[in-house]
Amino acid sequence: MNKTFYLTTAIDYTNGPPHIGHAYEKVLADVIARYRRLKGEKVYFLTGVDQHGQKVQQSAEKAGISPQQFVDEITAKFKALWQKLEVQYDGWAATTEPLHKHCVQGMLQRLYGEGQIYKDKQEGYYSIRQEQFLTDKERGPDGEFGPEWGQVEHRVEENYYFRLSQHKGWLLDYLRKTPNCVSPDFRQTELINAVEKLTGDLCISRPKSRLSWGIELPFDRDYVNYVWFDALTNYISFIGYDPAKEFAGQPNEFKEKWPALHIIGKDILIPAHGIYWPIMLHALGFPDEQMPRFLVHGWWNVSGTKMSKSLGNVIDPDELADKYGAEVLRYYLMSDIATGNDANFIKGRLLTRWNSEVANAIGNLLNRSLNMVARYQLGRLRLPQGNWLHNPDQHQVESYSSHILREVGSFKSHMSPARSVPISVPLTLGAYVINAGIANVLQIATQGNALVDSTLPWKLAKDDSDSGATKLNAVLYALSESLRLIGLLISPVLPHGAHGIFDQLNWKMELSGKDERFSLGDAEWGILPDGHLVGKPKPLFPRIESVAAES
RNA sequence: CGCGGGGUGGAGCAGCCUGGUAGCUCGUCAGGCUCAUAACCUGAAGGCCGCGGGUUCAAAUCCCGCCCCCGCAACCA
Repeated sequence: MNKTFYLTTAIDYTNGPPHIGHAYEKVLADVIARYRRLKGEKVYFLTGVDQHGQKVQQSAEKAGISPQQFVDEITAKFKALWQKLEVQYDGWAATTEPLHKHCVQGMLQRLYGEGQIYKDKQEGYYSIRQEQFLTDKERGPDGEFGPEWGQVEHRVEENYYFRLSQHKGWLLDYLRKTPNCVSPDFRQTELINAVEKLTGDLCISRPKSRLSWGIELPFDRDYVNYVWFDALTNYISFIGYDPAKEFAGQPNEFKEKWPALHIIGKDILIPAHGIYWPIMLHALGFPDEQMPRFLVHGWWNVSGTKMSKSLGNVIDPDELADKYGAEVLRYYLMSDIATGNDANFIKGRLLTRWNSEVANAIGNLLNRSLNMVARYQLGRLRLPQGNWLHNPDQHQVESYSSHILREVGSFKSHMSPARSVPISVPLTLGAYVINAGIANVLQIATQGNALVDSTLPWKLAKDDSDSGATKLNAVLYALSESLRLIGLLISPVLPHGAHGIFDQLNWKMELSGKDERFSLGDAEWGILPDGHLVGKPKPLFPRIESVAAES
């Protein structure tokens, strides 16, 4: 069976419009997905929305519309943004889909039948405002529940519970023997610490009197499922998981994709993805080597503090994309953060990085190079004769092309799982340091620009001798090849821009606009043929001259 | 003794796991070039890599201690 690289993002809660954090995660996943496609792998990228729950129900009531109508409207905003940001997903997981509901119910029914889910009575203090039972942890220093909980009443309620604690030992063993399960490493440490402290089972239901906007428990119609079995299950329900069958008997559609690489934010690793999800899968009979992996990303802060609605410092990606362009935003989100760490969102840097790196370094190199090819060689490239650029005595200590190819190699190692992974680990997971990969691409542009300065093509063009022409050919060819490689390597981040570079190079025009145009197999030196006619230069990445470059 | 992250030239960050010339983008200063998107190239200034110990021939990197900042309730990735 031809294995597919399967990756997912968290599904976003449709209680409000998307912000920069949502956008970051989706673009990150999209860039990884595009890179894998570039490598020629089959890829299945699933993203979507989490549409059920208390808050949606309340917001819909407040708006005076049905929950379905409410989530449909918010969902449309998410989809429109992903389209705008060129997030190219293969599957869309919306949790109100019948297919998903059936899968969730099938899982619940099965686990209930196997005794993994049981009914129990809960008695205690309950916050009406927060819709949850309170424990002694929530009590203030005075022993009372603070005003943030609103009205608190004593209540007795029956609910269904999933036997989480029964699998604690297994999860600990599994995590300890499987390093690289969670990236970055310190997140795995954090997860193991959390599992060690795990106590109690997981409440998975709400009586319908409290919450109606959810998936009914198949074995008790008076209850709906509460969040976990609904939201997490999307990762398998939307790729064809059949809860009635054992793992080994799953349909091919499912088996060719699973296990997944889950790309999630640092806030939802513990407990949801790191604890509940593996235990759910384990309880369903998923073998250890079929457990998913996690790439945990950090958060964008705003001027050093957490972004929050209450502080009113939420960054709107839709607005930024409209104002500066989708690829400007993509470039910033990928280049100004180290995967796994937090970063500061600074609008001025978004503009500065784009201008200096994309417009000045890459765009200008394209423009000046093609202009020289047009001016000095009527737009036609000549395969270099001799080895002028490769001759250490005449020019550089090492040949230009090997410098460039070294950057290409470095790029690949940054974009792919790079760190040493034990053989026992079935699915390799690396660092995905996109920012470092981008820096490699930029290095190619920098070296191209430096080559122009050190070889002075405008002087070579005035040199009538054979050696002058030979040198000029070599330089212009080297620049064109550099640009072809830049276009290729930057295509996961700037798909549209990459097409622009190829278009101007007049390269693979029959594939213009199509993904197949880019293949990592072409990341070699000397692919452009002798006599190749390049296109006319036209500024491709204009600088953003903005007076509004503040904040 | 709660868990975890961070403290690197003016700003924002890499590097740390796998010790060995302190790197990137911006900013500043001085040159150069004119093919180019007032873009490009070269050079310079500016760092006790939070503090104190230790290991080592060698520590930003490993170990110990300390100080400071930020997350771990909610909106929320």
